[in-house]
Amino acid sequence: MSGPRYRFAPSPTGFFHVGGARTALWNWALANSQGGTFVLRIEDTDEARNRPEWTQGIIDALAWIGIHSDDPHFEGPYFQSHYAEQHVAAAQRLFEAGHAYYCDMTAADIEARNKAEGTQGYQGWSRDRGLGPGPGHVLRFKVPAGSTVVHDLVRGDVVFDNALIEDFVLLRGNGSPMFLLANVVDDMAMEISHVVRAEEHLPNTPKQQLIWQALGHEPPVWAHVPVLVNEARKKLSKRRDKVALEMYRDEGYLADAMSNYLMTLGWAPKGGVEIQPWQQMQADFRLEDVNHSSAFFDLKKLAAFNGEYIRALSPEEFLEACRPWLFAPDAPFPADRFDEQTFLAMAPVIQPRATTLAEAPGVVDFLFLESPLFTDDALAKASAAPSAIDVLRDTVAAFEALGEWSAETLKTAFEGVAAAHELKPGKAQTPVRVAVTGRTVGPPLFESLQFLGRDETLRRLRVLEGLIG
RNA sequence: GCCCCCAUCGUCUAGUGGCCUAGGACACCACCCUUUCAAGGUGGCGGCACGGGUUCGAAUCCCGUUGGGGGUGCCA
Repeated sequence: MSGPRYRFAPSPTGFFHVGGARTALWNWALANSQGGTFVLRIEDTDEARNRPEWTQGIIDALAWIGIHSDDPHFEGPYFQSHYAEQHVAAAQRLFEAGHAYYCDMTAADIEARNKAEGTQGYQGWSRDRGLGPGPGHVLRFKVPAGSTVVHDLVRGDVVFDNALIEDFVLLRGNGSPMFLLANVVDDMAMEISHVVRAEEHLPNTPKQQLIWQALGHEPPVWAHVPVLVNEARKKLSKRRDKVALEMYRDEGYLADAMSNYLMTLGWAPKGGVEIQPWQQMQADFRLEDVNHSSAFFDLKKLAAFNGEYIRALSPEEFLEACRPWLFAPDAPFPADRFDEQTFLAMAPVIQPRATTLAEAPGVVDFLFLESPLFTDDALAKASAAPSAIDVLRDTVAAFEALGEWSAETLKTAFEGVAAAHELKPGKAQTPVRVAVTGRTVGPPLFESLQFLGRDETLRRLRVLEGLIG
């Protein structure tokens, strides 16, 4: 695969973040629409915080939203930790070429010196001391005078005064490479042409660009996209906010809904229609059109997208999508009482009532339960009307007399009962609905009764009759 | 503190000097449809942060103010 090379370089320090997912999606769209490559690099060099299981989590999460490692546009995963030798070698070259120098000052030394001189940060104190490598010696980059201009596809040119960039650390006192260096060396080795990442990296960029140049290479095309924020407009954090992609997957959000929603955070498809097939968004996405300000990750809007996607499913697709919740240990009914044909037939009335797949089984639980689960509230409402007991009794009689047992005949029969009590069917329905479903709200009543069957319907009606009579 | 980024309805956005009386979506409200609840339909509420310029004309360009955010590690 020739063409531009994009990359996504997460560090496996926890569950996969929705913000990372959006960045990955944008990189993926770009690589695909331009006949380029999406390189996945796991930046696992922070030993204290990395755990191998998180890496698989990232790969699985990417696959869930459509970024599959077996796609020809996908390359990797590479592991940064495997390239430590190259990082150190690059540092060595930088040192030999005079772009870096060793320093033996500890954090405490630096603090003391700053205090004494009334300064802040690291002031290049060891630049001319001619120190060599040694235990506890860090290698620092010698930031040149002048200024650094970062050409950014979403933000335009950003100018940094080099005098304000301190001589940052390339190699730790124990000889291990730092992120800034490793990241650049890897991008160089993997021939990355475009670095599209979150805005929090923008302050790092002049430093990285300086490393690229000192190593004799042209820097890549940069693009810093806005961060995702919470209701307090703070950057989404793993601690505070619900950001794990897998959590949304487990709650029954559809991958397509999630990726569609994520795409529209900070960018909008042409034509004013937000819900778009992936192929279309992929073709339309341009970094130049990305918004400059941070975007709020809105659960309500995500839910709305999800509802739309659920409603667009065929009954068969819906059933397949619901399976994990239908047969989960905490499903609302025992697996052996579940009936696929009934669920399939009811799907069109379940879909508009479920915001997430996880909610779907609960919409029709009464069909697969031995007896409905009454809530106190429903019971109270069922018996609230003085006519409730009579309606129940008359309904039993009317249903018993029915020849054909169908939604249509049930409806007609019940309308007769309601009319006899001078009630609107909707009003009269409450005790019947509660008797059969345990709740006051739910899917259309007569369709439900059709599937519940004559015997069970009548049994439930009589049970409630006894309960409130 | 210092550096950088940003600023259109509550939220996500359209808008690249006249087509803007600022459009759409989510949320909210009302009505319609209706066997409950949803879904759907119709309508409504609601915004260019502020102050200066530039221009015949500014949401759009410039400057400042204010407000938000990000970064300031021998984390990534």
